Order: sequence, then C-alpha cells, then structure tokens
Amino acid sequence: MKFTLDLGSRTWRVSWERAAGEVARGGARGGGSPRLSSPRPSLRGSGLPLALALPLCLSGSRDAQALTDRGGPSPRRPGARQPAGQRTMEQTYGEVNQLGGVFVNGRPLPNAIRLRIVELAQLGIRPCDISRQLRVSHGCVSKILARYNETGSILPGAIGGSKPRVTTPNVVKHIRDYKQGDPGIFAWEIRDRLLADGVCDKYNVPSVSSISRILRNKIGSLAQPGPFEASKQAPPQPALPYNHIYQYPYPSPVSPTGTKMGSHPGVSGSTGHVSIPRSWPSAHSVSNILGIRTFMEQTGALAGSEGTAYSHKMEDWASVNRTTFPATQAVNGLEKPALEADIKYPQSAASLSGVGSFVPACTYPASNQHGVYSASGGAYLAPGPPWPPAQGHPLAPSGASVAMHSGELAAAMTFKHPSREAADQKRPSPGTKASGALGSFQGLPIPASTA
DNA sequence: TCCGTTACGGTTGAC
DNA sequence: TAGTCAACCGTAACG
Repeated sequence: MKFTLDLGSRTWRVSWERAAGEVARGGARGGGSPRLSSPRPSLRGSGLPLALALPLCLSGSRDAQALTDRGGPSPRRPGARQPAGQRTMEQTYGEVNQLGGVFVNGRPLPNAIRLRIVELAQLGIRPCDISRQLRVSHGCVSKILARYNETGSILPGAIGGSKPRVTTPNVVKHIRDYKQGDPGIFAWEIRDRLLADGVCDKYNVPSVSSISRILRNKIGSLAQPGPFEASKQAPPQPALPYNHIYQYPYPSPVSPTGTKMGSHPGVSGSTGHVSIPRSWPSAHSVSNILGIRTFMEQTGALAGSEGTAYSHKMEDWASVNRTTFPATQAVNGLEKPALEADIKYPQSAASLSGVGSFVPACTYPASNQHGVYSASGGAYLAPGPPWPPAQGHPLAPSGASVAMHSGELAAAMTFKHPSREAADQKRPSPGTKASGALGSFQGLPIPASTA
C-alpha cells in the first residue's frame, strides 16, 4: 500500500508493512537472501508497543491503523522504486522498517540519526535499545557504531562514482620520463620511483600492472610516439592525486572550477552534495572532521527559512557522494569546507557547535532532513547532550533546528540504563567527545511539534 | 535476548 | 544521453 502523508509541504508515500504486527514475508524480506527457515515475527523482541513502533508521523493518527497494506513501496516489491521523473513529480517517499522508522532505501540515514546513535551508545545505551529508540535496524546501528569506532566518524561513505584514476597525465608523464631515461626499467621500479620522487604516494601510486599498461598503451614505443599514441593520451584531467581527494575528506561542495557540482532545484548553486570521501584511505577520522560545520548547525541556521530556499526532494539529502570531491588543493581540508559552509549556510557563531567532530560537513540540507524524516523528524531525533558540552549542542542550536517529539525524548530517557551508566562511563569513548551530559537531554528545549 | 554478519534491493555518480 | 559498473546504503534475517 502506498500511503500518502502530507507533512507540511511534503507529501510522503510511506510503505507500511510489518510494523503493525505483520509477519515478515518469507523470501521477500528486506534483508538477506531467502532462507529456509520460517520468517520471524516482526518486532521480535522489540519491546515496543505497536503505537511506539509506528512512526510518529503516523502514530496517534487513525491513518496509522490503516497502514497495513503490503502494496506500498518496498525494496522487495515492484513499485518500490519510482522512476526519477515520477519522483520529481511526486517527490519521493520513505519506507517504514519493522520498527516503524522511516528510511529511504539506498540512502544513508541522516547524520542527525547517525549522530544520535553514537551519542546514545556513548551514553551507555545498548545498541538494541538504540535500535528501538531510533527505530533503526540493529544491523544499521551496529554498522554505524562499528564504523564510528573504527574511523571516528559517523559519516556514511561516499556513494556512487568511481575510484579516481591514478594514472593522471602527470603520472604518465613521469612514467614516460622514467622509461625514456632507462628503457630497461621495470614497472615495479617505476612504481618505486614514483613513490620516491613524491609523484605519487602510497594511496595513489599506480599498480605495477597499471604502469605496465601505461607503458604498453600510452607510451608504447618511446622512440616514435606517433600521433596515434599521442591521441591516446588520457584527456586532460585535473592533476588530482587520489590521495589528495581523500586526504582531505571534507572538501567544499563548491568545485574550484565551478564545474559539475551537485546542484539541486531550489538550492543555491553549491549546496548539493557535500563530498565525503570514501575510505581509501579512511577519511573518517576525528581529526579530519573536527571543526567542520554540520548539517545540524545548518539546519539550525536554516530553520528560519526552512522550506524556501532548499528543495524538499529527498534526493537532496545529503548524499554523501564522491561526485563533488573538489580538488581541495592548497586549502586545509579542515578549514576550507568550514569556511565555505559559512558561505553556504550563513549562521551565527552561536550556532556553531562541536558536532562537527562527528559530522564533518553539511551533507543533509535542513529541509531535506525534514523532507525525509521530518515527520519523524521529531520522531527520530532527540536532542543530544552538548557535544562537546562546552561548545553548545550541535543538535539543538537555539533549540530550533532539531526538533524532537517529546514522547521520544521520554522514550529516550527510558532507554537509559542507569545500571550501566557507571560502567559505561569507564568505557573508553570511541572519540574524544565527552559524554555524560545526560542531563542535558532533558535540559534542552523541546519544540512542541516538528511538523 | 543480543548482536555480528550477510544477502538483498536500492541509490549514486564516474566512466 | 543511456548504459554499465562499482561503490555505498539500510533492512531483515540468520546464527
């Protein structure tokens, strides 16, 4: 069943399948391959009453009771995916998982939720409780926490695109030079020299096979590189060593060249996607992301004009893509994005926060957040503790940007396990962030409504 | 009951 | 411009 939700200016089509107590369909589950055993009941062990399992955008409404049809968009059903054209007409829609949370298949959870997951984990809340609390699958919670523990970042990886080429013209030129200087040089020697000469580093040095291919295809007979060889030269491309891209993980979405930037309808020029690097090498380190503005802050900054300047399309979420990896040359990868974030999302200093330590860049324009999770906007997002406390809370700049349903807040608190608290405080934090500001959960202003 | 793992369908963007 | 590819995503279920 396709369920249409009108959430303010957005219309949502929400599939509702199992949260109402349906049994997962065998062979049609959202996750794994069909397995032989019988499906488990949904909400297994969730401990959530059905009403809680309903997304907030639905809960309490009689519509929620009607959302039992299976015909809605779902990853396993035809119609789960709309043609792009249709999406643009109808915008897009979320789906509802077994816990009642809204998600968009294939798209990362909003950073707010990711941040919340980490926050709650640092508060000692068990992943299973976080899962229920935020209505995110436990696998996702597990993944996000694991990633955070590993990389220090809550950010999703870069989606789409392809690995930047390492055989830039500059590299080819050097290879040619090496070969010309020593026709008997081996590919592995060239590789070593590329490293030794600083032409490449370990992250972007071509493989031996690549070098061999270059020698064979691009350089060929060095003595007479005919026009054919010349014509086979790689097209001019920015000398953007792979490592340069990923070394500075949070480049500005504004391309230095101004070309091909993710731009969205209604979004002024540069807002589209903020590039987050793929992890080759991992760029999710805390040190790389500290000081970067967050979408949360931007959300706060935009709160006043929300819904006007930014597209409501869900596609406009911050997709964390490679696409807009700009050449962050010559600019500190940490600072430049922040500076440009200022440009993009003017905001008062008061709205700055330390959540940047988790969310390096604005990947989720505010309106998108609302667009996708808004109903749930409140549903999902509970204001977290000031993080770091001294810098004010990233999620609640002036209490305006990230709203939270009061019921959720209460629920959030109920998931706190006091008995674990002491032990958890001893637990090394994945990052350097101070937790323990639990009281600030309740100290934050809670907007009455998120709609 | 919890949670790590994994298949799956989906999205994305470079090529 | 459309198709392909390979990365990522979150879900759901297994174990």
